[in-house]
Amino acid sequence: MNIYDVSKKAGVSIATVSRVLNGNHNVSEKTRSKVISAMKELDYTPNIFARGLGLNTMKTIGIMCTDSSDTYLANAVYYVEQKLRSFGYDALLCCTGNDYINKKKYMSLLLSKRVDGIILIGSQFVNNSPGSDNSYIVDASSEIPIILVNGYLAGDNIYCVMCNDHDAVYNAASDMIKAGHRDFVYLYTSTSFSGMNKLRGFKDAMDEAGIHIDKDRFHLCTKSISKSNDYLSFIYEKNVPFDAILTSDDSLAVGAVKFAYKHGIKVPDELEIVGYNNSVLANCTEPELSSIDSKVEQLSSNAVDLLMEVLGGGSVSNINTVTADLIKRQTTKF
Amino acid sequence: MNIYDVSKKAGVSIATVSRVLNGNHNVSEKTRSKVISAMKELDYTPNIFARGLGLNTMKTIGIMCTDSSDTYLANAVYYVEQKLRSFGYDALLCCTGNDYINKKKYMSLLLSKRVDGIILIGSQFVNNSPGSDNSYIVDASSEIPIILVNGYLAGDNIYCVMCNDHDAVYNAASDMIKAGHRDFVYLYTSTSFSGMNKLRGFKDAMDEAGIHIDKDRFHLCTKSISKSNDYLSFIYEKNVPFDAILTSDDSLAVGAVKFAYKHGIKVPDELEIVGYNNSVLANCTEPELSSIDSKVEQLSSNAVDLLMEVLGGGSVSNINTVTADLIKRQTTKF
DNA sequence: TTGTATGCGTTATCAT
DNA sequence: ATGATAACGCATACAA
Repeated sequence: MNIYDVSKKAGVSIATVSRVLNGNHNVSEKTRSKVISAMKELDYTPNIFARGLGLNTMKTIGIMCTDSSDTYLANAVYYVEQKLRSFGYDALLCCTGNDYINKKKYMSLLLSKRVDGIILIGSQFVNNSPGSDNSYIVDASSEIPIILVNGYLAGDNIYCVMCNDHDAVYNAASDMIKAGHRDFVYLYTSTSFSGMNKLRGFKDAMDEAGIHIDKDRFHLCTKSISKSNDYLSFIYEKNVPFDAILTSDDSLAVGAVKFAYKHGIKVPDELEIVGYNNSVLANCTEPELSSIDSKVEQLSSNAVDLLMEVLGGGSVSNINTVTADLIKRQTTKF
Repeated sequence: MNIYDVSKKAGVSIATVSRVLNGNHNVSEKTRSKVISAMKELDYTPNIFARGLGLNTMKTIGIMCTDSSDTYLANAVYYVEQKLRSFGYDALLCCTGNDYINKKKYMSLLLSKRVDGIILIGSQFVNNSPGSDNSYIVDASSEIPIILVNGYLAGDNIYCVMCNDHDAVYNAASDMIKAGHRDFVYLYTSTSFSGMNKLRGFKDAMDEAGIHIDKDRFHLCTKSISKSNDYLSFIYEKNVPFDAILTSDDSLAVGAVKFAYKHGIKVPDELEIVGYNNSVLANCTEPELSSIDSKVEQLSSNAVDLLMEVLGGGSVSNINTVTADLIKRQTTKF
């Protein structure tokens, strides 16, 4: 069942059928309807492979994320897919995990599938420590546009959509200082661009208030409720005093709530806690978590808008920033 | 950069290049290496569209789910993608939402993209009430194999992978009865096949113990922490006594924990709670949730195995069942 | 407005 | 073991 069958049935040439198929206006109403009814009768479906071969595109975008089962990433993937679809694009999903080798492998896989662009979701794809090798991204960008959601890498055909993580943490910390706190702990899960920005936001707020932070007080920690709980218990038993906790992820903040519960510490009266990402987890604890909303939906939406603009030949700024909000619930009282 | 360029450079015919490309054995070692180095020199990448056109397949599987940001579905999507990839298949992701119209639309979209098979993740795709219209699935199955994860629909080219939800709830409820409970509440979110099986499991356990359950005691509820909390508060204030809660989803169980906290009810001493899906949420509450593990990973893995078997021409049973486990944490003491 | 002819880059069949 | 050539099904430049 192909364009030839339809043309024969309708008594026209294949060119005309193709025109009808593509909504070309140079077709008389009469022949158009003839063709359409022929297509219906034959239950014709265009062969997308043949079209792809000619046009050299399948209107497909590659999505890479380290782990689509992660709450935050899952949301981003969802929003990106929805938005892509609204532009008529398909989403080819790749969960790469965190190995450099695999990231690289999946990148070239997507390239070999001739996707029209690639969206890298999450801050885990680029390594921003000096001298690091991000060539797999730069190389790919020479062929198709690359969008980084929550990552930063300079490059001609590389576009970054990110949240102002630094300011978000800085503002939350500053508010807590204003509320009278001096004894902070900051827990974070990643040294990615985004992760370091959050940490810097924390440190900047401390510096500005003249609060010294020794290294017990900021801790790189696996993204896990129990690891966070464990670490806090550890320094608590070492008699490090603290009455304010900021985290780079809600799971760590949940761990903090559980730590407080275990030790009979009253939240928020004796200890205030702020999470990050404003995920479902924030609604699960008692008291419920105050959390920084990093605006996944807007981030995702902007990422797709940007990509579409680029694919349409528009010229776009390489950096797009979204502003985070602190959602106050019950683990804070400022 | 195509097969002709390579053939010219290597001084052979395109047929030979194609043979090398596909690992055909009828090529001498000498010419093979000539061709390979030509490919390397030209940095040749095969055009997948052309191959797709000839072979009429792109080794791609469509994944449909109502909402990939849902914790449970996100996990399933993740495992399915990983497993598909291990077989060399790509995953085209479609988040359909819950409208019949959209499900139908996305189904034909995937068909028009000529995917090799479709995996429907979640119980929301087939309506099992008598006289319901599931023709969009049946129709699709006449073209390509359809796999239902957690759904049931009879059909020639339709394969169902599911969890024995009935027994899981039945067993948990029976254990609670044995532990001395008589006053149960069951909260559920869906009347899908899976949802009804869970409900029946609950009712069967009650029937068997001669416990009468009036309609206050099983309640269809939006999948939301607060709705669950609200409903429990409502019947509590109506003086419906209960000391055991079973739910079809962890979020509802979290709501139950919050309800208990609000009313000063001790869990598990005065109230035992069991969730479903054993998701991250189960680790967030205090006390932590006992929850039925519905084995998403195994379900997902089996789904892909089944599909691969079918695509390979094997003959497979249309139904594949996985056994759930109750993971006991702190909201139960039996 | 419509038709003809060609190219897109493979794989596969048939010779040799 | 290798080569020539025909599909595969569409889009489109050019002709009419």
